[in-house]
Amino acid sequence: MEGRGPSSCARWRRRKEARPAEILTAALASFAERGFAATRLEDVAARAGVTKGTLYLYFRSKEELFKAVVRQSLVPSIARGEAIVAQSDEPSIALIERLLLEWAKLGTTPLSAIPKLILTEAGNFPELARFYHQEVVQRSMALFQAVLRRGVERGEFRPLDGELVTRCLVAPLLLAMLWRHSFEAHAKGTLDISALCRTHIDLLKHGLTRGRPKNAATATEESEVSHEPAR
Amino acid sequence: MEGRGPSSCARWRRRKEARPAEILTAALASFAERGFAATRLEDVAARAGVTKGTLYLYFRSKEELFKAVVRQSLVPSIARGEAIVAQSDEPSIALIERLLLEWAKLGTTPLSAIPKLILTEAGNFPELARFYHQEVVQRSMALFQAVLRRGVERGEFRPLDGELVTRCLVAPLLLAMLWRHSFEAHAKGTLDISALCRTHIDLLKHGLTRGRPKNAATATEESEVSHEPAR
Amino acid sequence: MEGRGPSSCARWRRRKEARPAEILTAALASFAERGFAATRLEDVAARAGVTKGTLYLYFRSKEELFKAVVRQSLVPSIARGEAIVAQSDEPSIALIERLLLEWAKLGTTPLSAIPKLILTEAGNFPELARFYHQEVVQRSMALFQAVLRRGVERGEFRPLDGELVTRCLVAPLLLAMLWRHSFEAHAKGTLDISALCRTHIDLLKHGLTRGRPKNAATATEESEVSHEPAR
Amino acid sequence: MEGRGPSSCARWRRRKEARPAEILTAALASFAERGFAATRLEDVAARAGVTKGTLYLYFRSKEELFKAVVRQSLVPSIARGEAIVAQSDEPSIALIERLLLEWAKLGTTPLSAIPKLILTEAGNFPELARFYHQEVVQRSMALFQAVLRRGVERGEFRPLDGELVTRCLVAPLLLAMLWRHSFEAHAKGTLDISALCRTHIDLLKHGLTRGRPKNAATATEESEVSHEPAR
DNA sequence: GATGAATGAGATTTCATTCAT
DNA sequence: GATGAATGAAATCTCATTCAT
Repeated sequence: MEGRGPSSCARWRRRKEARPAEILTAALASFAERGFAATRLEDVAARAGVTKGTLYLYFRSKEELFKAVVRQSLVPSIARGEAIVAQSDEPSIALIERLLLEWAKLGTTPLSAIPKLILTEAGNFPELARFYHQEVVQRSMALFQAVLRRGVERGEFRPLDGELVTRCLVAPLLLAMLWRHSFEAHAKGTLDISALCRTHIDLLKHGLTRGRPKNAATATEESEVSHEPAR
Repeated sequence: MEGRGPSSCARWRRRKEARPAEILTAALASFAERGFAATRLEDVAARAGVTKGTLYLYFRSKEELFKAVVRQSLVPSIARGEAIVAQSDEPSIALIERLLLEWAKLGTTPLSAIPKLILTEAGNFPELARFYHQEVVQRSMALFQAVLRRGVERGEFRPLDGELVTRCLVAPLLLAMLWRHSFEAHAKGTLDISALCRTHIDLLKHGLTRGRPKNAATATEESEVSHEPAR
Repeated sequence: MEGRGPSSCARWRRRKEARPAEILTAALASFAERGFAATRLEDVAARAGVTKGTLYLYFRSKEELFKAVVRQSLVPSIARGEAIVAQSDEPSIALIERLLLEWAKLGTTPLSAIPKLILTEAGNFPELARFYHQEVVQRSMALFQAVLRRGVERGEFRPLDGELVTRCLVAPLLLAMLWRHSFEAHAKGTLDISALCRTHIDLLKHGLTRGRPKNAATATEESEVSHEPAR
Repeated sequence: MEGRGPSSCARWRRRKEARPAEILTAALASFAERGFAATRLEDVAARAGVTKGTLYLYFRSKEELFKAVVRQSLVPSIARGEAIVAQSDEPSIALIERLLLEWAKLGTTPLSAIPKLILTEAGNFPELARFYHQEVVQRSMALFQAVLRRGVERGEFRPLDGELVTRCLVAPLLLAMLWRHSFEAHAKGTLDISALCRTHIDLLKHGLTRGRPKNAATATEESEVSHEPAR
């Protein structure tokens, strides 16, 4: 039923293999803009340059399409984060900084739309919510908690509640992603996620680091952030 | 809202006057659960103890109902925050703490669903998004920025970028609200918003406050947070 | 949620109660004409004097509608047949005659379309086929077999294979029903089911062959059938 | 069907010539199972071991395929029946018996599905119904009527209404075919069409009732049927 | 004021049909 | 001759909205 004929002519094949990804990209964009229910498959199809019917060659239903969009989205990023942590030997605050900056890069890609999507549809897709909670939320939280624990053990950080501090760690970036896909259109400028990230890290440094006895002398080497325009 | 009809026996009139609020409450709950598009007016009606037709006596359309839900929701809270700031004479960090704690209280009320709603539907209701951005987002950000500026001027805080720091200030609480209405069902325990709030403030204190020469003696009196289970 | 208001005004109520039956009648006619798959709900609706949407107030899906049509159709007739047999004390051949004639009456009602429907759709609705086989086919076959057995026991009939003879008993009438809803339109005249029934009974009584030495005396009293145009 | 292409190595050509028949076989099976509308060409194609597109090399449309299935199906059988009658010189009842038994053989072939199909789709394919009515139904009914007339003329049969009796003659077998393709799956055993056929013929010969004055002498030579286990 | 039966526009989904390869 | 990716018309089904009562 396959492979028999000359059906493997290069162009068609390439097309067929590219289609799912094209559709997923289009779907992510549409879902991000309007949410699951308000997205019409006709729009997704148009955006992907095909017709409605074609979608059903690759995905059994709107719901399946949605799940596919979410499933294959952020998991790889999490894995990359885990790899970074596993290899790193730098100071814990630097590691956190790297993780956040790495993550901030996603903030300008289409993937940044996923959190908003999940947030919205968790109620309508409990199964998907569970999947995402397990494979993305918990794993990424575990990642940060591991670093925090390491920092405490090494004496870099004060004793702290890993879970709550993790939430404080990720909140600004996460919120920035949500912002980009909701209010940014109505705000004046563009949110500079990277700047936000640096500001956040600066706040963290002076809060997290044991750095109690910062005497004036050593202070300068740490305040590298833009906060202090004039010094 | 209307004249002395012959049907105005007290109880009935009370009912009649309560209706809009009852409907708005039901609508908020439904919209929060499923989002705008996925919410069926039949469900809203059932939750409010009326029938679909009745909704149209009070709201011209589903869209109008949604807008009403959002409009009358958080604006009063903002005003209260502004009043607090206007009257306050306490240290800036304490003022921020009060604002956040005050806000945290909303986290357990139905109002906590609004941010998620707005976030989600901003794309479908640009007009509403603009309204909310102006009346809630900007005003509340201005509030925090004012306090920050005051803190800097008074020498309590280091120089800082008001907007970015504000985003860091509000992020954990905001995220907690979103969490409550999305993942909480799939997570093990319940997120203790008030504990989160205190953790966050503790982080802020040691990051924001000039507190450079915290000598060991004074340090202890400030770390009141639960982070340090055994001391 | 009900019974509270003045909703029980007579006209509406009557309408609401009549609707399901009206729809079922329309549906039976449509399904009989075109079969299940080829029937469009829009046609059923039009025939019932309502719109598509209304159908869904009473039946959850096309499939459910179909099942309802079949379920409430012939079971009562079977029960009536069973009652006739239970009460009867007449000669067995007369009883069979009564059953067949009674049944022949259905041949001119809309119910006569059911066998064709079931026959056709048994493959697509196994569950329904099972229901019908049990509640209609088996019960009616059991009915005839009981009469046959009685006839044999009383010495009225020759020994015979109940099941096979039953099939021969019911075949002409059943086929006539199928005919009415398939070829009658393309044939010249109309099939006179009642005449067919009488012919069939006559065959049962005497067989096809020139009633061997049935002596003239007894022969006359029995050959009441139209076969013999010239007498 | 076509010239000496360069591709005409024997096997391929045989394949090519076999295709239409293979497709018709597959189509008959599918149509019989699900009916015309519910049959998907994809299934027909799969069953025939080709792809959807290939069907269109041989048949212009689904409808044409359906018509082809029906047209080439039973007409030859009718012709064979006509030949049998033309040649026969046996007693009329024996001739009828032969015709029925001959026909009963079809009951176990795929052709047995045709009557069900035609029955179902007569409404949707009036033209086809007319064709079938003319070429199959009328011709086969004429066949039986001719034999009946012959029997009456020869004094073998009583006077009778040819059309109605013909319907009684064919009903059990026809119904058995319909049964096979509808309820057989849901019934316990398998219907023995040949046994049914013999029972039916026995009924025709003697009727149901205890052969009134068939005197013992002549009776024995006729009752050859299995009904009477012990005599 | 409240009801709830009815509507019909619009969405998802299916599948016969086409056509470049 | 055969393929199978793509199409798009048509069907089912949903639900915001209306309106007679």
